[in-house]
Amino acid sequence: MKVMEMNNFVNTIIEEDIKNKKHDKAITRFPPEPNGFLHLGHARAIITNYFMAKNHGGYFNLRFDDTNPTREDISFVNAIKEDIKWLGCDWENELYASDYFDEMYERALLLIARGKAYVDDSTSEQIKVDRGDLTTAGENSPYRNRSVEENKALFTNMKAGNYPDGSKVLRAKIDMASPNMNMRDPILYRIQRVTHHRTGDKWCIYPMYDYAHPLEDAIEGITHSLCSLEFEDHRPLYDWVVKHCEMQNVPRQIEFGKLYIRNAVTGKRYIKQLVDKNAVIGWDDPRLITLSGLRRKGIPPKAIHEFINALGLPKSQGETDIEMLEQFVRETLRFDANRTNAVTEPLLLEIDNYPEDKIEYLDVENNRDNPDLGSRKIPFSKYVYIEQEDFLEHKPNKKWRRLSLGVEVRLMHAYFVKANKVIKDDDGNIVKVHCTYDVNTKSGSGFKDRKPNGNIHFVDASHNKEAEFRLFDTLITDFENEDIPFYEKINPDSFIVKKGYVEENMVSNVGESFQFTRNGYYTIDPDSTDDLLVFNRTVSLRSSYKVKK
RNA sequence: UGGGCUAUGGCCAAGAGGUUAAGGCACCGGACUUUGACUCCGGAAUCGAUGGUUCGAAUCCAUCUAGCCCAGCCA
Repeated sequence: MKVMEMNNFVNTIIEEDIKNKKHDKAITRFPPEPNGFLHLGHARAIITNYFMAKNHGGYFNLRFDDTNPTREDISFVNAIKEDIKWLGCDWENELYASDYFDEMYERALLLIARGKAYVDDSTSEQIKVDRGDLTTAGENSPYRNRSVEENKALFTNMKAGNYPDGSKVLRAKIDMASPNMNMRDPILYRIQRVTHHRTGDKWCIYPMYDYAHPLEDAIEGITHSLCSLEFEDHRPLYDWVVKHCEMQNVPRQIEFGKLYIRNAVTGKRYIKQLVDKNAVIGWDDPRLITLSGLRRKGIPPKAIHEFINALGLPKSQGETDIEMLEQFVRETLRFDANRTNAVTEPLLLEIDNYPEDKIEYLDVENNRDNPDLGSRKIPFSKYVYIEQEDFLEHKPNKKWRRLSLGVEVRLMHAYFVKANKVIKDDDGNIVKVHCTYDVNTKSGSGFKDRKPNGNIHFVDASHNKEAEFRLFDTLITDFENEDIPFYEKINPDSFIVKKGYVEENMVSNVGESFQFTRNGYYTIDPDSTDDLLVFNRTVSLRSSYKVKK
């Protein structure tokens, strides 16, 4: 990925730290828990961490925060790696919190030796009661004053598997009266007999996030540990752990606002519910803002970078409209994607004065804004398809720039055609339009004698490929109604399928993006077969066309 | 009601005492156009509120209001 300047408060902090010789470079990390797929919100963290390090002479680690084996899985590890690679943010080291379990254990012993941690036999219920609440100070556990020797013996036995799950915990000895709940003797280790996806059954005690995370950062020499706003209250504990575990490196935790998208399901656990309840077709459903969903929908990673950069890195917490991303998608694809014709709701045009057997192959540039993409030939004959919405029997007003009876338009790259007669079925639906064409108006001929009433596109009726078009919209529209679980409130219009035609030269190159002329950007879905190409609409073209009634 | 954080146009967001308060998205006009696309031109905020400090404040101080986060042996 190209280096992207990022001007934000984190950048300022890093530059000051370097100027003051506190560090000579920035080392950052992205620490996902492998319990789900990454989404657009994570993209901010990944891209920010990546460039903060890269722009300041350092590097960026990918570290899986796998301290809770009850809900983590290797399959998520692989998906996460694939998504980060796709984003183009290469990591220096692939690391795991579980790599440090031995050192974490040793540091816990040190804490005990210093009288800074103790083993508590209280039940979880009792611990909860003793912790007090937001306005009431907590009370010390009866086990708080055990001797160093006793704590050491107990903790060693915890590790050895001599106690049942949940029967004991190791706690930091800080301050049960602290107004910061996180400082009220937080739990450091719990007993859980769960097979870990990397360490197997080696451990039956696992460290808690608040204890593990600062140690992971310190061990790796992370200089700036970026996380989201809800961890601000944890920073005193983070610093406490680094200090009392006597770590050499002292990382600095900096918090920034999470990225929320308006009307989108954000948050791994909510997305996971949609997947688990089969409310969507998978983690890569194009209606989701998971990175794999966005990829399947055809969003280019470059657009995500531009989007994240344009958003900036705030300390406040807002909700962003997805339209902003879509604009960057259009900007990116405008130059990168080939343009081609597709008809999603076909209407047959018969050109009465065009010879029955004749076929012409017309020259068409693949992208008028990017000549490097070359050109191609498209077929044209007596029968062509146009979009139903490009024809109205009677021209409704002078703004109408499409086809109507008695009106002449240009079939782009071909000829002017004038509509003369409509054929309807028994229900009154228009099934065919008879036209005549003017041979003198061929595209590229320089014909200027009259102006057409607009330009519309077409696909030849006998030389084409059948295609399915999938159009997406907001997955859930009524977030308000809380009576129904959100995964049962799927917008029925969020996934619309249409059948039509694309140019005959289309091949099933999954993931390739196209602009369908006068329609939008589409990409080829993995569901495509040789017989039926499946296209996902990435984003529509902007349109200033307003239906006036 | 304890603690932490935030508050700039419809949305996101620059700005850190001193010209008419950047920019992006959206929106509204208009020009251009073999994509009603693209491009181009034009259009909106006195900065949560109040009171102070100052020659001068969105930027400093005070008070108030609103919103978000924290009482998992989750991360």
